[in-house]
Amino acid sequence: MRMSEFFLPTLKEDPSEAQIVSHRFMLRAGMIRQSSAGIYSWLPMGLRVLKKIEGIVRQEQDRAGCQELLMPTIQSADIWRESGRYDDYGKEMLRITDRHDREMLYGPTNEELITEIFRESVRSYKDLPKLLYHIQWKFRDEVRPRFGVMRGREFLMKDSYSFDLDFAGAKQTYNKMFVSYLRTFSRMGLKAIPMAADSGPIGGDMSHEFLILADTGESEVFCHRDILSFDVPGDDVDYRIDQQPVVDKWTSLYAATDEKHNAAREEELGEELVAARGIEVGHIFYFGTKYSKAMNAVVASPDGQEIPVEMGSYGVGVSRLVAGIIEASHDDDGIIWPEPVAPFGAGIINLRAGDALCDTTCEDLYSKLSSAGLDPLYDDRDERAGVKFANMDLIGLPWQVVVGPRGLENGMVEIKSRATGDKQEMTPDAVLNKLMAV
RNA sequence: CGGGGUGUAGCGCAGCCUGGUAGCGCACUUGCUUUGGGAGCAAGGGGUCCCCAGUUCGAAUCUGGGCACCCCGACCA
Repeated sequence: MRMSEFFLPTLKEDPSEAQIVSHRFMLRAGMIRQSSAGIYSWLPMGLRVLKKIEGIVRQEQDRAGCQELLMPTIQSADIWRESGRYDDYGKEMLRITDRHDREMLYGPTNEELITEIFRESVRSYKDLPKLLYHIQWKFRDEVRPRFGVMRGREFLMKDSYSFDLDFAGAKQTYNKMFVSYLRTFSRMGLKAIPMAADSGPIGGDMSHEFLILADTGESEVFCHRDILSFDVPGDDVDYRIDQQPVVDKWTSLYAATDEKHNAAREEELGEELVAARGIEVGHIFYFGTKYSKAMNAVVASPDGQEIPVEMGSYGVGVSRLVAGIIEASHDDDGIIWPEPVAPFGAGIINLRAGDALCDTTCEDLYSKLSSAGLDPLYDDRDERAGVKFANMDLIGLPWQVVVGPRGLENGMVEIKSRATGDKQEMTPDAVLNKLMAV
């Protein structure tokens, strides 16, 4: 992409409404614009990151044997009456009436809908287990939306739903999702810590929150130091094998949010205790037969009895992760994207647009990096050097290739790592080799 | 939902107390000069001063009522 053609409205000054760093940078880097309280448009730069995150989540769901489908944003109130949640959910649920005076709602979650889909189609234990997910926009009419997309009313969420015949199967599915979450967040360059959680309005008794560590996180977390260096299962993870040992390991040491922490246990840990700040980006629940009983989602067991299925649900805040990653990875100058979620693989800065040698060198780098699939962003604008440096630092691409007349006198360009700030002079060919190896 | 605050050019703000028809910085346009970390000079363009009533010869400014947004708290992915 050429920056001269890209729709990238960056801001030099901080918008007054943005309080936290991710919100400020998302506005300044031209990623989002607020539409109304807690509701945002995603501009091209922001959408690229959102799609990258979505892609990683999708890959790890698929790898764990979860199948993607897509449920609507608007649901009928009827199924929520069946589960009993229509009255329980309160004003957070956006209720809508259609032209025939039918009661509808903009879904805050999808347990009812997926249960309805399941019960219409599945009759036998032979069809279990099943693990389904979708990535869809949700709406919760928060009393007080804030912090940009971190705490918006409309948000993109991946939610999975599992159906098993018995508790043993449900537990194994839960473990599978637990491990896939460890992998998902780790692939985004995040340290995620699973913590025992309350099951909230969904109900149930087996539940973990996944919090990523960020200095500016919303809540305080306490954990044993060693959790931070635990290994995350690699690409060779085999989900056909019960992941219980991995779950056992990750839940063996103390970890708790400020709401649930236990001062006595922390005292015992002494030097081993880490107090940090975290942002919740995932939540997994086992809730058994709560919905299957209420909504009559039953299968025939091997002995011919109809039994309600064991269910769980597993959420990842996809749009929230965009902000969460920025909270975890930035400096005073702007965002520092981890490579797997970066909107572009590298930036090319032409310090003297219009200079023949600068132009041809940049064009050559641009076309070669493009065909290598690195998806570069080429700043070909007729702007001053300082503007280009500042903009590139703000939008946080992992690599910056700086091409200027001074270096080219010796046939050299400069490559800078956004994360470390390290700069190296090398030939354009050496830059290509280096970036293609990344 | 309790408490507080703010709505004036794309962004950040001043003007309001003490009424006289709107200004500053950045951004934008044009020209010249500049050119390796958010340039300089000059000339321009852009505003229903959130909305509706009221007071007044006259309202961004005063009064009343709405709406929107933000912050603290309670609540939450």
